[in-house]
Amino acid sequence: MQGQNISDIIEEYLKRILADTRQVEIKRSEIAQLFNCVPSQINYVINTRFTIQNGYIVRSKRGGGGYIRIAKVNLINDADVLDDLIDVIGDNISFSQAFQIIQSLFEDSVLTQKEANLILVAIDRRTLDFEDKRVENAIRARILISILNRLKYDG
Amino acid sequence: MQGQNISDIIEEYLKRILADTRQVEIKRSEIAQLFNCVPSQINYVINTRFTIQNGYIVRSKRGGGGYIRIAKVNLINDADVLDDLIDVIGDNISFSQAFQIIQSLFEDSVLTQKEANLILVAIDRRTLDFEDKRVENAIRARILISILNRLKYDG
DNA sequence: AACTTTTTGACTAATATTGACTTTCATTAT
DNA sequence: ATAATGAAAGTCAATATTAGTCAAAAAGTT
Repeated sequence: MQGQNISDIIEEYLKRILADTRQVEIKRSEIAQLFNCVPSQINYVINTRFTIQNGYIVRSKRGGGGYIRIAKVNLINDADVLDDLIDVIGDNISFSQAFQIIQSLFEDSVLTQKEANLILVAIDRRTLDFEDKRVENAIRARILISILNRLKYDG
Repeated sequence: MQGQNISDIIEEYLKRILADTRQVEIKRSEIAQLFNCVPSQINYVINTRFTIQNGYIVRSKRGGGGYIRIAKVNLINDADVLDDLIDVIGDNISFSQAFQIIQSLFEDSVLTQKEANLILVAIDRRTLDFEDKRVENAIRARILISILNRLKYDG
C-alpha cells in the first residue's frame, strides 16, 4: 500500500503485532533504534495513530524499566467508550479525527463498510466546506454525535 | 484522445496505467517533472479528468511520503438515476423532501434500513439546526448530494 | 471579439522528522 | 532516610516534505 514514510511503517509494524495479541509493550528507544529514527518519533506515531479515536489506549512508564503499552479496546461491548468518544468530539472535530473514529467503528464491526463510507462522505471536508473552518468542524461534530447516539440504540 | 496539450498527455499516461491496474499511486512532483510542468497542473488534470462522473475516485496525503492515488471504480447501473436526483436537490432541500428521497432509495433496496436511518439522523432538523433555515437546507443538500454520489459506485 | 480551457506560480495547508530540553521513576551512594 | 545519579519516556517547537488552492496570464475556440 503506502508504506513510504517511517511513521506508516512503524504503525504497520505495531498493528501487525496487535492483530494477534490484544496488547503490545515496547521500549521506545528499542523501537526507535529498530527503525533508525529518533525516539520522539515513536510518540508521534502513537499520538497520530493510536489514539482513543483509533480504538487504542496507551499507557507508559518512565525511568528505569520504562515502557509504552498499547492496548486495543473494543467499542461494541464497551458502551462507555462510545460516550468517551462523544466527549472527545465535543463541539468540533476535524475530518481526520472523525475518520479515525469511523474507521474504529468499522474495525469493531459496529458499522459495515458501506455504512462507514456513507458517513465519511457526509462529513468530508468538501461536503462541509463553508465560509469558516470552525463552522465546518462544528457541523461535523453534530452529525457525528447524532450518529453515535443513534448507534447506541440499535448497535 | 487528441494529445495536443500537456493535460491531455498526462491524462492519457495515467489512464494507460489504469487500463491494467485498478489504481495508480503517484507523487505529484515526480509526475510534474516527468512532463515538465508545474505540480499544480497535476491537480488540474485530476480535477478535470478524473472526477467521479468519469468513474474515478482520488485520495491523497501531504507531508513526507505523500502521494496521490487514483482508483477506477465501476459505476452502478442506475448511476444516472442518482444524477437526476442530484439535479433535483440542487443547492437546498428541506428535511421532508430529503426524507422522501431516502425512503424511496430504501424501497428500491439501494439502502438498508440501518443505512437509511443513519443518513436520516445526519440530516435531521435537530442535527443541522442553525440560525438560518436556508443554511440548514443548503448543508442538507450538500450532504445528500455527497451521499448520492457515493452510491453511484460500490466498494 | 468573446468565451473557454490550459498553464503558471505564489501562497496555503497538512503531515512528517528531528533534536534540545523536561519530567518521571528506579537504583545507588551517603 | 535522603540525595545523587542515571535511565527511561514526554513535550514542544523548528524544520522539512509533501499536496492543495486560487487567480492571473496565456493559449485555444467559436
